[in-house]
Amino acid sequence: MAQRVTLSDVARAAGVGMATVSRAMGDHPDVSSSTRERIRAVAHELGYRPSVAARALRSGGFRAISVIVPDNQWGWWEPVAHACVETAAEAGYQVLVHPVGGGEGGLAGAIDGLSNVPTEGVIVISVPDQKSVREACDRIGIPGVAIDDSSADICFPSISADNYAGAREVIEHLIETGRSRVVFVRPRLSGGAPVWGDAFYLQERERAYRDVLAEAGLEIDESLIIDTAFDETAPGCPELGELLDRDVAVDAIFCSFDQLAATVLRELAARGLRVPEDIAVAGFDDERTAVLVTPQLTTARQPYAEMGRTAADLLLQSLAETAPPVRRYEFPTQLVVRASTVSTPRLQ
Amino acid sequence: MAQRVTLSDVARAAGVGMATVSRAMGDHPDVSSSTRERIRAVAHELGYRPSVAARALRSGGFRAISVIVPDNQWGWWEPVAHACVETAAEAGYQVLVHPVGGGEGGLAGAIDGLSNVPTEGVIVISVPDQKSVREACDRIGIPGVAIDDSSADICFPSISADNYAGAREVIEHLIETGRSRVVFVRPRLSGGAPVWGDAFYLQERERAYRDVLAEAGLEIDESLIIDTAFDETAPGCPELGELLDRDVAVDAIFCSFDQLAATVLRELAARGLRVPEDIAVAGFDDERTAVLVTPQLTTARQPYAEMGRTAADLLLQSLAETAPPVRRYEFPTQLVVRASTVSTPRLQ
DNA sequence: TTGTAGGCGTTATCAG
DNA sequence: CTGATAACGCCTACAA
Repeated sequence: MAQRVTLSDVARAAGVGMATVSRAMGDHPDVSSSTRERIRAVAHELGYRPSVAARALRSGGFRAISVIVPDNQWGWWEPVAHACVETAAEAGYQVLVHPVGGGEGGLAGAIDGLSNVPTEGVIVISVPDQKSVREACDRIGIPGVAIDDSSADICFPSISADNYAGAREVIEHLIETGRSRVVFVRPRLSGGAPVWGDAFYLQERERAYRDVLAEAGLEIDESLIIDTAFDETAPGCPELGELLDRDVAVDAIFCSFDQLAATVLRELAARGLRVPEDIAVAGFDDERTAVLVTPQLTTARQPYAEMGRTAADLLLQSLAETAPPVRRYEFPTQLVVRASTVSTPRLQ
Repeated sequence: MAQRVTLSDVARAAGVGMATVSRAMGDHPDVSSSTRERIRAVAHELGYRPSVAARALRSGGFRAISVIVPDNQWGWWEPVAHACVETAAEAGYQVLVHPVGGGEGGLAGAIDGLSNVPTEGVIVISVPDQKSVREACDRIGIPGVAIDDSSADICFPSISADNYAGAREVIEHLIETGRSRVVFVRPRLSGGAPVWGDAFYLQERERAYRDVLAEAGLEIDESLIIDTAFDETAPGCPELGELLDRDVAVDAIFCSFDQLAATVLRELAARGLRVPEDIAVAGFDDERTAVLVTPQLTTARQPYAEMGRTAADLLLQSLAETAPPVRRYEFPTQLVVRASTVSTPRLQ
């Protein structure tokens, strides 16, 4: 670019002082509308554009917050980010979204990188280890909020769905529609990521599974709890296959999250088992998978938009010097009944 | 927060001048390592953190670029954004991702909003109208690059897949595997969005359809070109249903993009038609839909990562004052053969 | 090797 | 209503 056009350039050209130009450009009351118009015309003519940096330096802040999203998973977080953007915009804040993969220092490394970014706070989504992220935030001195149901121990105000209640609803639905021998499918820890297997949401959903079955007077058969690779593109689910080979009485499958259902359904189809006539299948999240698979999936819908809105609200609150308490903020899910559990979906 | 700790605070506390502190914090050669260590210790002690704003003001730039992504569609653009992040990082740039919906001024409005954001350039993805976006970029004075195969007329260096060649490959594959009566499914323009129907990529894919059929000596039957609502959650595809009711000879369906295949496959399943035995189905994009539907979809894979990398490269080039020419940069797609067209997928 | 001083472009505070 | 002037926090000649 040529040369930056500054306030004083405009001032000189318009034959007024810098202060007047500044007032004219911002909508200050203390300028006569005639001079304001004249100055604006000159500014436009010269192609004047205010310097974000100078303004931020002077007024101490960029009015921007960051959202760090996992870039290794499908975009379930998009509605979350969208809600953050909306909410922040209402408060005059910009939102910067940073997709961060597993590599190079992970989340904590990414946060350290934020020290070079004009941002005043951060919302982290899906955190494997809140402690290190918390330390990174403290290091660069910005407040944080988490949208995260993976961490059992939390160091941030943490927003999540009510996994226990939501899973209860799904499993109760299975029982109510006459199922009694329910498989629970968990993701298998891949390689060196033991953290994942301890994910809080998995624990909660499993707890719901055990509780509901017990309350229904059903015995908990540990052989019905299986672990499978997390790869929605796989042609089938061998662990489920083995189970079905030796246990024909299975009449329902609860996948700990929707994405596991893709391979489960393929395995059932390959064996000529009809869903839901022979076996009902349900998931959790109401993620895109749920509507794309055949048949479409009964599941618990997470209120992503509301969760995003709350995250932004809490963070903005932190910036306004009233740090919200570090606790879990849980949101109820909604049971969505589709063709994978009942032949004629009845809505409730 | 209390009070900002500045360079001069550190200088005073360490009993040196500001310049020395500045040099010690950056890795300047002209400081004795002993003072450097001492100063760093003091700085750490005081919790000193450099001001992004002041630094940017002083050195004229934030070293950040923006990527504007559509937030009303599923995240097919994620690999694109990821590649942009990687590429930018290599050049020492941060990437800010801005999800933008259709509302409030649309893309052009979003770009205007960037004038308050510390960013030096912008990559726009999936642009309905390049002209207005171009004007917005000029207005706020930043260079842009588009990843976009919707606009027939371009005002940015525009990156896209080679839609014509890619679609040719898919349709040729259908012909080669013995199909001859091929339906072409297009999205119906919804409400007041005529721009969409003229999308360049649709024209190109349709042109390929017509050319390949003609070259194969097949007559083009206009009744085989149908428009359907674009809603992947719909239970079926009525337009296809009507066609099948009156034309039983159909033996293949080419969906102008993968997402249309979801309802198409449901329609076929509901009618008891087997895929691929009775009818083959193929799409375009190799988007997530392709692996989630049953059966999995033969399609043309767009090289999203490479496209993102190129976009970032071109933009960084613009920033380095060598504006790349405004033309279309096309990337070849790759035919991915799956179970929706051949019973035993043969890879090629 | 270290310190001093000036300026990056704004906005806010004063006088006029 | 308008104009001069002083910060905001950092970097970098230039001088010591």
